[in-house]
Amino acid sequence: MISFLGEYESTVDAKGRFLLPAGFKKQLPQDAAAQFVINRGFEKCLTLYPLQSWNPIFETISQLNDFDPKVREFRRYFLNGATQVELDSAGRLLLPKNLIEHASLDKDIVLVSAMNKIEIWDKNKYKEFFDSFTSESFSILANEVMNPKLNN
Amino acid sequence: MISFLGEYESTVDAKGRFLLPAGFKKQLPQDAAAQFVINRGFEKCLTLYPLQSWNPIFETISQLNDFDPKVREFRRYFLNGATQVELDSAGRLLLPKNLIEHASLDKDIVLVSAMNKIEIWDKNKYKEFFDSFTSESFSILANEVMNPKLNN
DNA sequence: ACACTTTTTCCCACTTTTCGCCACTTTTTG
DNA sequence: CAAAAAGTGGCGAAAAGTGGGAAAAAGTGT
Repeated sequence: MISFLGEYESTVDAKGRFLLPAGFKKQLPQDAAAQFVINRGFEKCLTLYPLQSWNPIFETISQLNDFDPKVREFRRYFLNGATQVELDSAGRLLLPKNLIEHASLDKDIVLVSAMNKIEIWDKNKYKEFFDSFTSESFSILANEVMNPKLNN
Repeated sequence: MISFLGEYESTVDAKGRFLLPAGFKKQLPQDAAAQFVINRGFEKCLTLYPLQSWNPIFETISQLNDFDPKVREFRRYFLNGATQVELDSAGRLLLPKNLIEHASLDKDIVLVSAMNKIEIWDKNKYKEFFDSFTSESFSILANEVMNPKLNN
């Protein structure tokens, strides 16, 4: 299982391309084809899955019963916008327009590791998110998440 | 088994034709004849099946017991409106009028992957569907769908 | 049954966009 | 400081997308 670490900046050019930072590229298994799936994130960001991370998720979803309306709704929402992308000869990825819009990406973006995938944020949005966090609120959150026994 | 990924926009022209977006066309097996079956969706949308996806479904339905009135009813609903369509030389599909009506398609449409088939939505309807989702309601839905054991 | 109108289907030709590639600049590293 | 790698920009061929006209088919009325 791949897992990423780190946070890198990049810029989107006029055509909607950005360079996958060398830091992440090094973390990809070298046998990995340069193939990814990019999707809307749950928050106002995008999620970039190397194909190896995406496949098992897709596999699970594909086995659900299509005649269940909730399944259809779930799939529609979850798969919406998911797009396969590929590194170009210069190591860049092309962002689909609708996804750029979803995440309100401008020129500067931040790529953040999220376990087996990478989140893509507009630089300012990401900064706002961070600034809104004090070390106390972080500490409380950490305790809630890491110490589930307290949650009852 | 074919499976699609992505979400693309297209427009229906005055004659009821729309261009199958290049993104989807690339995902079709190249040996696939340019043949499709288009049908009413369960929701207010249309469903576009490449012939390979349609055939097994049709096969299943044809094996249901014809003496069961519910089967007859289901078939009537499900099969009526199913129409075979073919790409024209410019890569467009012609939408039957009754289906355009069913999905209230106007000029702008959105084509969305739904595993082995493609859903066709009126752009505004699709947006409404989306906007009606909050990240919480999605979390609940996801939990219901992905964790069937909880549903008893 | 035939002439005429309307609709459908097919195909051609043009415009716009995309994206693969190349070439250049900047940064890193040994 | 040189060489390699990282990062940026942009051209131009090829594909995508659009519109419309003509042929064929279907429909209608006398």
